[in-house]
Amino acid sequence: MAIDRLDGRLIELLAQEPRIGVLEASRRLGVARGTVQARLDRLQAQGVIRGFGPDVDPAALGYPVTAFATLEIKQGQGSDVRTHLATVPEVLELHTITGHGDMLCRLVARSNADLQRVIDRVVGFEGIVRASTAIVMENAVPLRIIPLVRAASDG
Amino acid sequence: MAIDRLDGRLIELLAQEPRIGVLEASRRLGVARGTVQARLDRLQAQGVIRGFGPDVDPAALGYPVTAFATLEIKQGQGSDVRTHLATVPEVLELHTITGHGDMLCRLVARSNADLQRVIDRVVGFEGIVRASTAIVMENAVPLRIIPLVRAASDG
DNA sequence: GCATTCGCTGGGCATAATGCACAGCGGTGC
DNA sequence: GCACCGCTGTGCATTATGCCCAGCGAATGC
Repeated sequence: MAIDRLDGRLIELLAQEPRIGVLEASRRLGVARGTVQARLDRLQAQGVIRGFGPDVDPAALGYPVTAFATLEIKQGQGSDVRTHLATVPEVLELHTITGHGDMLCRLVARSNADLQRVIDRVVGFEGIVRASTAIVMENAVPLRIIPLVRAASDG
Repeated sequence: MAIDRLDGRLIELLAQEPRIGVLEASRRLGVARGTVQARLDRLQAQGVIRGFGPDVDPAALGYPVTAFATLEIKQGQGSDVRTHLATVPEVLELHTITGHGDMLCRLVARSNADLQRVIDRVVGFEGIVRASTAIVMENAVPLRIIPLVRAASDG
């Protein structure tokens, strides 16, 4: 179930040098190629590693503004609201959270002015009662996973 | 600056089949290999594609609970708080947001009970005045980027 | 105590992809 | 008209991949 130190080191290595091959990784880790191959297969089969999708920066796409919006949903409208928000490209993720029918979503926009357009589109839906938005000024800690991997593998 | 449709299709393809090679990608897209090579280089040089890091699932690591915490920071303590939170592995990301010295962070924990331990560690720091936590019940829309890529590339 | 299972090793092999170079060619801008 | 730029299509040496195998040590089960 859990991962061991070799798994942890492998994930770290892949995070640092994503374009590395299995052969090169085995050299760096000091184990046989087949071992790395097997570990990788297992990690993916277990779902620990979901994939190696390209990490796209919204800012470089022209969406430098990030915001988090807390939405209050009318009873029984959750499913409709989810469907609605899934159609908005600027909604990067959406969570149902504790609280009275609350949701939290991450938004991006081309500018602060453009954010208004995005929010209008998000809340322009009958199921949404109220919305409060917080604009991100600085991303002090970018999304990371390595420290957690270390903690989980005693690495 | 912006990306065109070929860029968009390339990013989509890479997102769908991350282990694909440059050669196979060129076959799928119906362009020459050198073109894919050049586009990839450019996208990475521009920062549109930050990398291809492994997408690790915290739940599979034994951290199935996600929460968002809003922190109110004492004036002038922002820097110290950032440093403090960066040392907590369960803090996956941290943003400075609008509001009176507020921050928003994403946390994971091994269980709801374990979340208490994490929160105690997070707020056990003098610079933090108040914290309010929302537990994620359902991840209705997992972090995604493709719809935005499509919007940015008119794809 | 003993046999089995499992993971890691280290090697070989055919196939496939990579990095790099080159010349041709159709647009765009001046 | 001309230079520039991006895309094409090709070739080549090098390297990695996927797959196979036998051996070996440690942990597991009987």
